[in-house]
Amino acid sequence: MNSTIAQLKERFEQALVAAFGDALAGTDPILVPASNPKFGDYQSNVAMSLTKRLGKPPRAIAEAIVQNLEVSDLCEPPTIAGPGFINLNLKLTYLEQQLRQMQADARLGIPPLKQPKRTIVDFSSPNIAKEMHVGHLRSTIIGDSIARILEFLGHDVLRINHLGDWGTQFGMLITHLKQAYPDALTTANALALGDLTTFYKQAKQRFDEDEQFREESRLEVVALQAGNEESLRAWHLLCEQSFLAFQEIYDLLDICVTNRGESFYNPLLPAVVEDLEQAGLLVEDQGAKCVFLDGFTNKEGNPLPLIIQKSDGGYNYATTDLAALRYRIQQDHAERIIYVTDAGQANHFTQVWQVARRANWIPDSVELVHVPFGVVQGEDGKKFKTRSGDTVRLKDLLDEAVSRARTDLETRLQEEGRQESEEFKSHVAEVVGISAVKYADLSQNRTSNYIFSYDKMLSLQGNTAPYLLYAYVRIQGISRKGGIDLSQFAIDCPIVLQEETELALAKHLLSFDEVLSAIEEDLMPNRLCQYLFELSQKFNQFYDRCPVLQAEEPQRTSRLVLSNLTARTLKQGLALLGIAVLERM
RNA sequence: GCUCCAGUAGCUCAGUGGAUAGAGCAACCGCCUUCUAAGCGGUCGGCCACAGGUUCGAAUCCUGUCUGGAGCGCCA
Repeated sequence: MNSTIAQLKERFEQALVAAFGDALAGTDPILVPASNPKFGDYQSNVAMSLTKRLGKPPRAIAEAIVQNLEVSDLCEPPTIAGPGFINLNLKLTYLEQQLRQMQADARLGIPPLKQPKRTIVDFSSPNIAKEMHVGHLRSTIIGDSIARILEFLGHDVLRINHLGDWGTQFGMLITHLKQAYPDALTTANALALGDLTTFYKQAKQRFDEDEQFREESRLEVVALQAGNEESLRAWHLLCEQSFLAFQEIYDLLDICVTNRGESFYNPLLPAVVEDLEQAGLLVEDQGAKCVFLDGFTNKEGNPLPLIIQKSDGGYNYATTDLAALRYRIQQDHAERIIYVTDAGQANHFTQVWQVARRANWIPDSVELVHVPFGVVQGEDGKKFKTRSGDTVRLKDLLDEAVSRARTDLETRLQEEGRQESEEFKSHVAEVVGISAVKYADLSQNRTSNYIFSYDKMLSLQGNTAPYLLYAYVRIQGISRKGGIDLSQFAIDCPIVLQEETELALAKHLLSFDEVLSAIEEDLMPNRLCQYLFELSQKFNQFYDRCPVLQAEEPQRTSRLVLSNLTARTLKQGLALLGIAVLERM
């Protein structure tokens, strides 16, 4: 099955050449979904854009295009409207045939990619010895969804968890570990997971207050970097404990990552410095080795340096990022590198990439993308905190969502007089709670800040996870009630589209590929949410107007197929958001 | 001081060059003897922050202003 819009584009390109000659070969036909359903399904705006170039009135251009346009297998005869819009209506027979093919295709008519790209998605990236908190929520959820979508399209994706597992903070952590938990170094599992936040706070407090502790910590950093065995053992211990805590969250969120932290690049840092030196970019300033940046100034208006090596010989995260960037291109052979971090790091990436480009490390074939997102805010519009003003632990946040989903469910069961097993209740509550958190985040344009509200995300009405899950459940209800295996219908099944709502649903189902290719380009998962929400709405409208099980043949089978396609598209689409479906709820 | 991001209905947000700017929530009015009403239909609601500019055409692109957020030399 070929993308309808791609086919139409080809036809328009041919028509443009046929009408106006080879000079117009490769002209974008500006073909887009119609701005309003009353104009049809698709429209081309190319005629207006060519008025100057061709020196003819747009309507005349549109007429010439339409005369040379061969789309009779796909569309009704095109019409020209307004200043020169060319409107297209898909033929019923074409839609019906496309739906039959979609029904027979395991990939719902999304063709496998011709040119998969080696892609790195760098996301989540929590810090060792700190628990994951609300600040990691967006990177983790958005990054996972982007990775899932690119994987589904056929790209070769490496999901990198760029953990904060190295740096000066380990001096105080190791020193504190040695002094406060001496057993931990000799006995397995002596350090409990939940202690990590407290542990970090204690270390930080001592570091801030105790001069001697500070000095010991400084020496510990040196020992760690020098490869001291005991220091490394302590460091490993902290990392292992943290991995376990992270994995608990990743399991709950159903997220898969490859752990490759900053420490991985340690051996590569001196080469970064050497190469920048050789490229003539390094300047020594106040004892630090820097690259002065184009287009960035400090508060005094002087050029801003990017510090590559500190005056004490240590390295910063910019150096690590440079090393990582080079490794990803040279060793991982990445062609597209996607960084999912908060918008506040935009400058940092621009700076690091500028240095990498000036050092000629980035081939033209490699695309670097920062996928920024806004901060999570409470309902008061301020930074999201607990009542006592602490950062919200991700575990607590997710538990709260699940527990609220559970309460809603139990209230509802009681109202309806339903009896369900404990297993059912806990499963539904978990899926609904986690889905709600994910969907609420993903459904917003990630670039703006995001106001976190349990009440809104768990609401049963509106653009929420429960609404979408319910649409899926309704379809499973039809299947159960009718005792029908919806997947049984083959490519030769009858499809008849008569009602308005059937037609609208059918057309929406067939545009799944368009939304996915848009996301492949701009990495905006909220487009997929919008698509799935509209799909659910259109299904509910269809469900409201069109009886399925009681319908006469051939409508009955046709409607069963439409329902099945909706369910499969919902399930696939939600899977790309990292959300599971339920059979009943 | 500089850089980046944002500003669209009462609220939360879609909409990055096309026709009369959309949705959800909230408010109000309807629809359950029929596949789960967690649904569907309707009403109300806009100076797209402001001012210029580019264009056949601007919420969308450019310039400036205002407001909010984030960041800006040895933390990540």
